[in-house]
Amino acid sequence: MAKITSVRGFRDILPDETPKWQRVEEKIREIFFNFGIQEIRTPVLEKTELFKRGIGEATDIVEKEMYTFLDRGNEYLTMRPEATASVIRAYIEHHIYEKDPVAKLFTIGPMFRRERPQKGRFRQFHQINVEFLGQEDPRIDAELMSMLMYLLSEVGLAKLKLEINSLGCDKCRPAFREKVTGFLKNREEDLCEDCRRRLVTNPLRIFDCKNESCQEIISGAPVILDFICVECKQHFEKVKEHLGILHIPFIINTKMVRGLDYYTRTAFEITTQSLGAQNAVTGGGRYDGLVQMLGGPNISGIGFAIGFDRLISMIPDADGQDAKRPNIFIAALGDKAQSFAFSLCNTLRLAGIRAEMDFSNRSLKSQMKRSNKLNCSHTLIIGEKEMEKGAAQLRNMGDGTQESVDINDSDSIVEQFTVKPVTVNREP
RNA sequence: GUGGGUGUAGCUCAGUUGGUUAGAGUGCCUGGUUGUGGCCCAGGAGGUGGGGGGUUCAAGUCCCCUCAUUCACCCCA
Repeated sequence: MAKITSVRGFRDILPDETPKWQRVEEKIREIFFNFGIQEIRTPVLEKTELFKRGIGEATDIVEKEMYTFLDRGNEYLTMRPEATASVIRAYIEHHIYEKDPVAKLFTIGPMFRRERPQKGRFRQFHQINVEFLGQEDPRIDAELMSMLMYLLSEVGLAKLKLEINSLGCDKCRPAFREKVTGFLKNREEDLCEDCRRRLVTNPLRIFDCKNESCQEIISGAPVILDFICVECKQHFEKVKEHLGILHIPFIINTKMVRGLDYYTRTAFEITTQSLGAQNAVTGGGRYDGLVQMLGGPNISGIGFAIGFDRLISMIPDADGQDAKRPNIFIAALGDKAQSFAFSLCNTLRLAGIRAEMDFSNRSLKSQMKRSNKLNCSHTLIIGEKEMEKGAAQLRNMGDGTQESVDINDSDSIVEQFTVKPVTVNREP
C-alpha cells in the first residue's frame, strides 16, 4: 500500500518537541494571568464574510491565501487565517462589552494560510493572540507592548527590537495615502514591478519593499508622522512617554506599515535575527474601527499576535528543565513475576507514580537497559526468587545501591515515590 | 505564483573521473555473568538509492519528466 503523508505545509509536532511547546505555553499563561487577561476559544471555521470585512478585501491574505470552500449548506466558509476577527466577532456576538467596559482576552491556536512554506512559515501555524478592548487610553498601548517584551524575554529570547509607528486614523490616513501615491506616481518608472502593482492596490506597502532602488525613492517620501491629525499625534506622544516610564526601549520606524487593513494609530513589530527572512516574531497594533466594522458598537481595541512556531524555533532546548519526576521501572522475570508486575504497575500509577514495565519478559540485562534509557530513577527487580520470598530488589539507578522491599506492601513503595505536595496560596 | 538547493538505512550523512556483494556514525536487537543499566567490545537486523522514462556493455553517479522537501522572492506572525 502506498504511504499517506501529511498535507504540504501541515506538520506533525512530535513527542520530542511537545514538552517545549507545553513549557512555553505554561509560562505565557502565567504571565497573562498576572496581567488579568482571560482566555477565549473560538472556532477554526468562520463565515468567509468575516475575514473579507475584517482583514480587508484587497489584502493578500484574503485575495489568495485563505482556505475557503463552499459548504454543503451553500455557504462560503473559511479556515481562519488570523484570530482577531474571530475574537471580535465573539466579543460582539456575546455582548461581552455589556458585562464590562474593558475586556482583556487571549487565545492560542492554529491558523491557516495557503502560502509557499519556508523557514518559519507553515500553512497551518500557531498564534498567541491578545486583544485589549474598550480602552482608548494610550497607557494601554504601552502596557500591552511592555508585557509583550517581558513575555518574550521571560521565555528566553534575547536581542529583541521593538519598532513602533503611528498609522493615523480614518480621518488623517486617507490624505497621507493620497500624498504618497502622488509622490510615487512621478517616479513610477523607477519602482520595481511589485511596487508598481502596489501603487494601485496598497501604496503604503511600498514602504516595506526590500528592493534597494525602491528604498531610495521611498526615503524621500512624505513621512506619516508629519501628516497625522492632532489627536493621533497626541496619542502617539503619550504612548512613547509611557513606554519610557516602563523603561521599554523602542525605535520609531516611520516606514513600518501593517498588512491588514484594520490597523489604526499605534502599530508595532518585534524582530530578532535568528529567523532567516521570517524575522517577525510578533506584530500588532490598534484597530479602533474594527468592532464597528464588524457590526458592533464603536469600541476601540489593540492587540498583537505572536507566531508560536517561530517563537518555539528560537527558544533554546530545555536542557534538563523538564524535571525528572521520581519514577520506577519494574523488571519482571518469568510468567508469575510478569503478571504480578502488571498489577503492581497499575497500582503505582493509580497512586500517582510514573511506572513502566516491559512485557517482553526479556533478560534482566535488557530490561535494565530499558530502564536506563527511560531515565527511571529506580528499578524494581522481581524474579522467581523474589516471588517466593515476597521481597523484591529496589535498585537506585543513580548510585547503584539496592534494598529489599516487601512486594505485598505497595503502600510503602508508593510512599517512597510520592512527592510531597506543595501548597500554593492563590487569591480567588 | 516565481527562482535556486536537496532527495542514499529509523535518524545524521559519506560515496572519488559512470564499474562488479551501496558504506559510516547513531538508534534498534542479541551476546560478552545462572539474574543487574550507563562505558567498552563482538555480532545481527534494517535500503524498491523519492517515483517514472532515457543515454550506456554498465547509472546512486549523466539527461528529461514528475513528486516531495528546503531556502529565497512575495506576504506575514
